[in-house]
Amino acid sequence: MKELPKRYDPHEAEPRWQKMWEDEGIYEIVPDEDSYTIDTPPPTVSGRMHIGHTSSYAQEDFYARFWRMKTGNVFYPFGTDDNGLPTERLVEKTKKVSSTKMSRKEFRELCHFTIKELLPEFVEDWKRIGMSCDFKTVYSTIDSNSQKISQHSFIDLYKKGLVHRKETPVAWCMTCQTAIAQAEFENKDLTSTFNDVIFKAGDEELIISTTRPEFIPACVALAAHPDDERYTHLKGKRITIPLYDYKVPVIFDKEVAIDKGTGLMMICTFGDKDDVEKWHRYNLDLRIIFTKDGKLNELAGDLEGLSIIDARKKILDTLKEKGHLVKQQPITHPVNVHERCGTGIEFLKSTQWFVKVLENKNKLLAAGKKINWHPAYMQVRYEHWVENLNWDWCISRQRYFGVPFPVWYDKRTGEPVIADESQLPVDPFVDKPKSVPESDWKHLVPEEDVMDTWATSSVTPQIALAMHGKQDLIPMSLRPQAHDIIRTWAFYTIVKSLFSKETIPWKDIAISGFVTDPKGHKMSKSKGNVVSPQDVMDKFSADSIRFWAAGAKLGDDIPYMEKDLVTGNKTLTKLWNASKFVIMNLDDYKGFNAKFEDLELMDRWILSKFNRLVKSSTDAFSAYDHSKVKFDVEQFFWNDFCDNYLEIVKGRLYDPKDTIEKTSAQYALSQVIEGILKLFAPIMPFITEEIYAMLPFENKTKSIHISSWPDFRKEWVDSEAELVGEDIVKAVQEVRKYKSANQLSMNAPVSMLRVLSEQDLTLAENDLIAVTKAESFDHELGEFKVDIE
RNA sequence: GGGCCCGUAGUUUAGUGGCUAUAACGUCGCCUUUACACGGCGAAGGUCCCCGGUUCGAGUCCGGGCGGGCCCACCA
Repeated sequence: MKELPKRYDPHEAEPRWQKMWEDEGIYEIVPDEDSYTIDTPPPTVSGRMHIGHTSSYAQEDFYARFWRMKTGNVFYPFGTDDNGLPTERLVEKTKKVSSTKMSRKEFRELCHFTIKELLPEFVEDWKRIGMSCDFKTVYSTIDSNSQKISQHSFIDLYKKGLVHRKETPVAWCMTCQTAIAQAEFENKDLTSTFNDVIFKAGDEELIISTTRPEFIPACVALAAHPDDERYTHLKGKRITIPLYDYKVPVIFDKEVAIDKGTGLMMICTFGDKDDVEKWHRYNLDLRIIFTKDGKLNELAGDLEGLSIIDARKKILDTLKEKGHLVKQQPITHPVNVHERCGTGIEFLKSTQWFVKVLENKNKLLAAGKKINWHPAYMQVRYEHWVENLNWDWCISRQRYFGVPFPVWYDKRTGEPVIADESQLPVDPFVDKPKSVPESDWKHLVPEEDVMDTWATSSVTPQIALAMHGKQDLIPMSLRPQAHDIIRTWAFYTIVKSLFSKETIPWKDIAISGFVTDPKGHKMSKSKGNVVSPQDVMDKFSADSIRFWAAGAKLGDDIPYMEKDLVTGNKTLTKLWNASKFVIMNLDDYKGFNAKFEDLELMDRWILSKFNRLVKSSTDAFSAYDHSKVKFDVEQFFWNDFCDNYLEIVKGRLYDPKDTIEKTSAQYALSQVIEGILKLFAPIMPFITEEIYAMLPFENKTKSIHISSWPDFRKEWVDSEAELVGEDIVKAVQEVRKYKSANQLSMNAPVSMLRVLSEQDLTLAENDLIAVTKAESFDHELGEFKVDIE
């Protein structure tokens, strides 16, 4: 008999197969109209793969592999998102430089250099978990192709009047010193102090509670609720601002909460979003007290040049000194901070580029309905985000490492000059617009801002397809992503696709959940409950981590528990051993030429059950329900196939002669083992590949992953075999129970076995006798019952 | 405050109106049986969060609670 390795070593096998797939180009295709196309999320080089990545990328890879086997035509690109602030921050940190202290050119070059340096090792993690992307054609969101497409998209929207430049109050990060978009806000509970400050209306003293006393010089009005009788008499009066001694009006607005603080509030330009709205609505004065680096300016008087924090301390001291501060009490309140750096968001008036999303909410909502969301309820999140948008999408950033706007300004008029589409990509610092004659170049100044990173990652379908010149294949088939970036990546991609191509970007969107710790808490460095996927793969294997990831449904969070990885490893071992057993027993198998009906009953039983598994697994994968596939295939493999079928046919297989009964079993074994490997292949691509390579069959493909997915076979539907087979298995279980209760080994003979059954068990009586070691067997028709002696 | 999701053995979970409610891990007992002791067989373990309703029939559908998670809003 054939000797096979006793153990499977994933640490040896996995890199070997990964290399083979890449060397042989197993996953390389040029996409066409029939391709299943995937808009792969490009990870950000600014960090290593974390365990949340592992599960969600594993899950999307299940679908890539399933559809590849089903259709033979899957376009699964890979890219990295190297654009924008995350990379800038990484470079500043690792290279110990400051973007503001070097030239734009130098800093941009250092960013490019750093990415090149990090990329190869970074991508290794994605290869290691068995992503079946084409790693030979890889994009970066900052490469020249991406810049070209991103700029092209900008020009397209500009020409359609969907992007415009406007001076307006905009959310601003003092640390990153750039405008930011609504989607980049994050909530944080911060401790602060409520300060009761005296304002004066003539001789009357009014108390205002504020957490932001440094905004006093920016106060342009006081506001109260129109029904608040404490303040209605102030109508038409002008209030004196303490320390600064200028006067502001009182406005009455229903949005003011009567019970908050003293019911009287400052309107400042601009303390928050509400201030911006009220400033517009009541046409108030503008008193901007910040410069763009977060220092106070001359309007703040004594506070000029101080940071916000220092200014707050100083003004509180002065207020106290002059008797204007009557009370202080600590509070905790939610504050909007910039998600990239955690700095509190301020509002500044500045000129920025905006994409007009607000006036297109209805179209965006309609587009969301045309996409199939998995799970379906995730669509609601998208809808709520769109419905509640308050601002147009600000796409300009006062940063360095991003895709430049293809824009210059004419110094004489201030009007923008847009690049010609044929000259993209352009860097306005280096290039000149085609439309302007050389003699007028001296009048041009380049746009200094760069685009927001999302302005480019929102065209990943175009970027990925453009690598093959197939941009017309939008909508793509699938967008896989996590739920935290529905409001950014999913939303912005829909915006871009709808605005420039009048279509949805993809037909299906699969939203993965997060990985939590065993108690269901989010993993975070500060909690110290982070698990590194690299360590997990060292200890277990890529296949076992994928097997674990397959257990979570789309959209569901999944707790990381090491015991699940142990289970995964056990499944690998079981698959290895069962396959080894089957392959050994196929040693003398020369094929089976008879019809399905001529097979032994138990062989038809396992094939019929397998056939149903094929159907349910195909349906489940098609419906984006990978966890059902995992559950069902695992059950079938371990329970039906290993514990029952293999035990039952051992008697026939051990016959040294080539009997027809043995050949029948060998036929079933060969069909089922290959089928199980194929059904498991999307989830555990390495071990299934390893075993597939050992199968003693002809007509195998070079890789199981480009073999065909099993077909449902009508001729294998055999309800009689299934009914009889189930009773045979039940009878076997009764005998096992008897032996267990009597402390007998499973090999121990029983002298008498009598089974009552509605089915004709004589059809498989030899198998039943062999597996139970019954010395005599009796079968009668009747309600199921087993007697053993 | 608004919205979405989820409450099933000790734990993680299957279950989209119909047998005695899944399975894995854990616990306990047994079995060294020529694929596998990283195994096999078996046992114990459940008020399917609570209350009401619809139905011949509800873990499943509807209403109302309670509890947990997430998203959004709340920033004076």
